Amino acid sequence: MKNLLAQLVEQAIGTLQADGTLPAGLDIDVQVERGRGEGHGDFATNTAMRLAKPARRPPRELAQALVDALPPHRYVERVEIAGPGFINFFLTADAAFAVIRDVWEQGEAFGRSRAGEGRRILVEFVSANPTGPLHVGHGRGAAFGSALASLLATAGFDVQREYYVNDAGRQMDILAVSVLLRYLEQRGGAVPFPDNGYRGDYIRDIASGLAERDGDAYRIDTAALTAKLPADASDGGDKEAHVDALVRRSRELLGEARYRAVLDAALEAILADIRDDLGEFGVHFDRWFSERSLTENGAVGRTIERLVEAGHCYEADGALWFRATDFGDDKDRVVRRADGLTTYFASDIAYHLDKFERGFDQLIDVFGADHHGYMARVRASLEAFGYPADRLEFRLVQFAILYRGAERLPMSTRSGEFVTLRELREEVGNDAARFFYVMRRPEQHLDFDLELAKSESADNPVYYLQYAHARICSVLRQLDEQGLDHDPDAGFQALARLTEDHEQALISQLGRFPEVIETAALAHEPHQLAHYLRELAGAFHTYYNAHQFLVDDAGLRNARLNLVLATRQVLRNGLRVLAVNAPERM
RNA sequence: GCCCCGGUAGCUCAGUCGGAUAGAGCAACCGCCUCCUAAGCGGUAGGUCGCAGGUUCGAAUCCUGCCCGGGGCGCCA
Repeated sequence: MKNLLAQLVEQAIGTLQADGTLPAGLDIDVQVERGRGEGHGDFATNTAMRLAKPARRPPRELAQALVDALPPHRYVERVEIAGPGFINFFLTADAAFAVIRDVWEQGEAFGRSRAGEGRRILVEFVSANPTGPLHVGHGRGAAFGSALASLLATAGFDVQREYYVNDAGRQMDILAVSVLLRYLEQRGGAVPFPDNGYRGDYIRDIASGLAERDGDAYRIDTAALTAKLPADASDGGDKEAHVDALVRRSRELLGEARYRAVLDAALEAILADIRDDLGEFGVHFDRWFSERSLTENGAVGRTIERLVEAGHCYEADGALWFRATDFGDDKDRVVRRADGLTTYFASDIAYHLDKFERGFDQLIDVFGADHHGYMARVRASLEAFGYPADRLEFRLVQFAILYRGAERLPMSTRSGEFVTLRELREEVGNDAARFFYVMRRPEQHLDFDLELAKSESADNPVYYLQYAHARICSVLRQLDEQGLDHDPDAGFQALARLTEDHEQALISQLGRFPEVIETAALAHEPHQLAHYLRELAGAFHTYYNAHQFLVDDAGLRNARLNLVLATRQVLRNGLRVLAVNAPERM
């Protein structure tokens, strides 16, 4: 509808240009918005005010000229000029009823848009380090990223969902050693656990799985393992040096093949857990991109060479630095350390280069806000390769702060225990978790109240929405029980019977859905959809309370049921994008 | 010190590209089940849009400075 009105206005502009009222060659995008207040019509445009300056004529005069030149349309009943030069559109009843027909005809496809047609977009999200289970912070990135991806897909983009697996580097070694030590402990060879190791219970589980599968294959001499190690932090030493030495020793004693087997077992177990966790949460990826693969296939090495050849690097203190300051970063960044190992940053450049080389028009990285320091350097590296920085968008997701009523829960304790995504899902359910995560703009801190998410009351927006859907299903069940029937065709004939204000309001909400999908998708803001759905549910609940649907008057009943079923369809379509269930009864 | 995000009703938050009288939900107060699910609905009250300048027909929105809160500034990932 918005687009239709914009087209009419554009035609009017064309007419005025042809007769010389407006100068030729002005390029203005016509903005049509929904009228808010009572007297402002169904839609409004500020075009006349925006044209006033280039046309050098008063806005109200231009508005009148535009109105005079506006081609008539059966959906437009009348047009008014108001305020400083707004043009307000009042639509015919036909226009409203057309929405109900559209929903019925298009069904699940209602709301899909072609706005992104032909554009390939890659959304990278979660990408949590595979060193342990996902926590509630990752959950927000997961819910946001997947909602964004399906929103983009609904708006016609060709979307790829990707999880970057940081399966290389020091943290993997520490993980391997943590598992090895728990394994040795279980096989009777206890060794003091390093302060910097991963202490969670899942490490023990992985260790026992390893023991079950391979028996004593990884038993090594614990005395040799711990002899003359630098002191750990709790012994007054340095925890980093201690754990690094432990890694080297483990590697020597196990040999490369067995060491790798332990590491891979740990990695696979954790990745499998993450995959299951996300799957149950309704989050799926097209590709799990391994960081290690970039090192092993030489991509990282080639990337560094290219940077060097292009003159963007220098050596200092034995390390190789990328001159990121040439491209707006605060500092230059190391890509190859003095010990010869490439940094995480080097892999990340190679990964983003790979993304571009796969031909995506646009990249979106969803990161936790604590990673924001990364944006400048990654952008810098891509600019060094000649890619325009604006094709990569970072979406920073702030942390979720958990509350139980008024009590704030600690994000993580010293022992390394934190509230996991799985615990959250089990406590409040997937639907509430997803909706709460997506309800807020990602750059807002999220106060996540577990009590509220679980409450079956009006306070809880998830139930409010789902209840609207369940109520409609219940009406249909009542229809059967009361022995009444619903004839959709007759309902369409009788749409003119829908004259109540509540009906007009609900229809108007239904009509917004395609606009919301498109706007939210282009802005990369799923929360807009969440807010819209709540408003839609609100319009329905109001209507439900004000009027009876299952009336004896068959014409009115059929028409109302057509409207109510259209509402159910839109609720379903919207909830599906957010991957929240639409229950038939509650 | 530098960088990123936030500051809108008592609380939690929307507010699209600068538009018309700043909006929801909760909490508070007053009402609504003989009726398709009261997990619902109606009403009342509640505001210096952090502060100060600037830009213009018009600013919560854009620019500058400052204040407050959170996060980040490794040859970690």
